[in-house]
Amino acid sequence: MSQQRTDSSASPVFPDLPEATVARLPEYLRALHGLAQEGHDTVSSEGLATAAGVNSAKLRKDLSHLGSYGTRGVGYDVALLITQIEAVLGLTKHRKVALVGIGNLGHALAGYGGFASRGFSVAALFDAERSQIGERIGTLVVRHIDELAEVVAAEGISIGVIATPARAAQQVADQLVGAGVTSILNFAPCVLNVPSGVDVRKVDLAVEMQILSFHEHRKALTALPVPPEQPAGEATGS
Amino acid sequence: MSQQRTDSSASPVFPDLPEATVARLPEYLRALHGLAQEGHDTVSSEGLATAAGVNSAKLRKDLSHLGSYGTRGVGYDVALLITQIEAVLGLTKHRKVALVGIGNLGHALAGYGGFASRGFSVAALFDAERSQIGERIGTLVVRHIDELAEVVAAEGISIGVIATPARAAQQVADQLVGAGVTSILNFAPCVLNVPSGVDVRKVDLAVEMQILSFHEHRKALTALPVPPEQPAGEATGS
DNA sequence: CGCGATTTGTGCGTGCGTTCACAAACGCAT
DNA sequence: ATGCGTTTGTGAACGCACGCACAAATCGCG
Repeated sequence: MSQQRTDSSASPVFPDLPEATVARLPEYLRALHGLAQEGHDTVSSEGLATAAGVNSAKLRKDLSHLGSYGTRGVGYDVALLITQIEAVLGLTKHRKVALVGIGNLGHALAGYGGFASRGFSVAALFDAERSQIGERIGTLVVRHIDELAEVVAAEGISIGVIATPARAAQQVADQLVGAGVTSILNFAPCVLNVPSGVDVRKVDLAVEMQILSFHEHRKALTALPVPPEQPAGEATGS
Repeated sequence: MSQQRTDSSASPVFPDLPEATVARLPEYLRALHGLAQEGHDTVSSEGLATAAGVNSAKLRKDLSHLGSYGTRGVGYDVALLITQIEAVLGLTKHRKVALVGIGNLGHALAGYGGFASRGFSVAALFDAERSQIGERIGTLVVRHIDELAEVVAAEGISIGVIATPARAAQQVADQLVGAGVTSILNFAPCVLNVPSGVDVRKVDLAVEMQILSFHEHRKALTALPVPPEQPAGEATGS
């Protein structure tokens, strides 16, 4: 029947798309790319859910928010679904990223292939330390943070990545916002204060480690109850 | 005053601590350390909540799950609260970490100071590529992945960090689990299959970028149509 | 000693997210 | 064309989490 895309040129806007769903779409997209590479033309919700590591009902509800792009009795068209999710996530537009803080982590991020492969490109590198400035990483040269506003405007950069020490992060965030950046990915372990309209996502490795630590701790202390049926691995070498 | 643990001074066990609360405790801890360094002896829920970037009621409810360590009319004792949270998170025990995959990201993680400062120590580095093996990073030498089980047992390592390409991640996870590791932090963009009893947390930079991309996309599209009534959008950080 | 100011701890309403379960829709074989 | 097995899309129930608002508790001061 008419399950064709009604109008792909009209940009889909989903103001009420649940945040939890948005957070899973990239995972679905990754799973779909994997399935496409394996030659699958279609995939069932069960199959895709397994590949993405989620419940199939949840996946169907997530996808239903984007519209009805599945075929009952068959499944989802892999290529079509990829197109749709990429459209919803705004990945059709190539986005440029400014990376601030060229230390240990910054170097790694500058060379990280996961950006380019998903439609992002690191367009500029910045640091405040004179020792770093001028260094060449890949095709880019590290510039001084004071040039940020100028470069952001010239390159049309909309996303900033902060990989500085915590003490410098807030000032960098202010400079990014002042330069017109409206999305920030923050690797510094601190809370950023930004005006409304600017989105901040935080990645803190120490936090992740501490959450794992809690579960390790809990597992070590609850070693008394009998496990259901799955004899788990060795419980923490004392 | 719901249910106080009788062994409050001993090792606290909180099997029913909400996962959302656990995820915030490290953030509170970081904020508390900052306050302690500024010389604060006590802090109100409002003050701590601001420093941690959360709602004060939420913070109070989170802390109430750990017991009553606040004083009405005064606030929380900073040093005491640090001790309590560290005890709950199991940070009193020094935990050793094995880092697998010494590429771009692996190098950065190996030199990341955020581990040691929070009671974790990278105790061993592994890679499968012969070109990496033997390289010296800090005080450690990169070893071949085949030595993993032996080193994990000898060093008493309980946490594994995977920074390999996606295609190698599952096999590395299997090897880690086989060696007795019960917690894994996965930077590879893929779903890991592990037996129950093993905790996996995933950090995917590409996913974070795509979530930001969605919000950029949405902001760009909702700017064009006539603002219906509420142009004020909450800065849904996090 | 008592009172007011302050702040915690929490009961409660609300909204979001997840899961179950099933009707509707589809392809295919007969 | 019809019926059957398969799969989607979704209504409904459930549980968790969040935030408000307030009583209880504590301190400081007159």
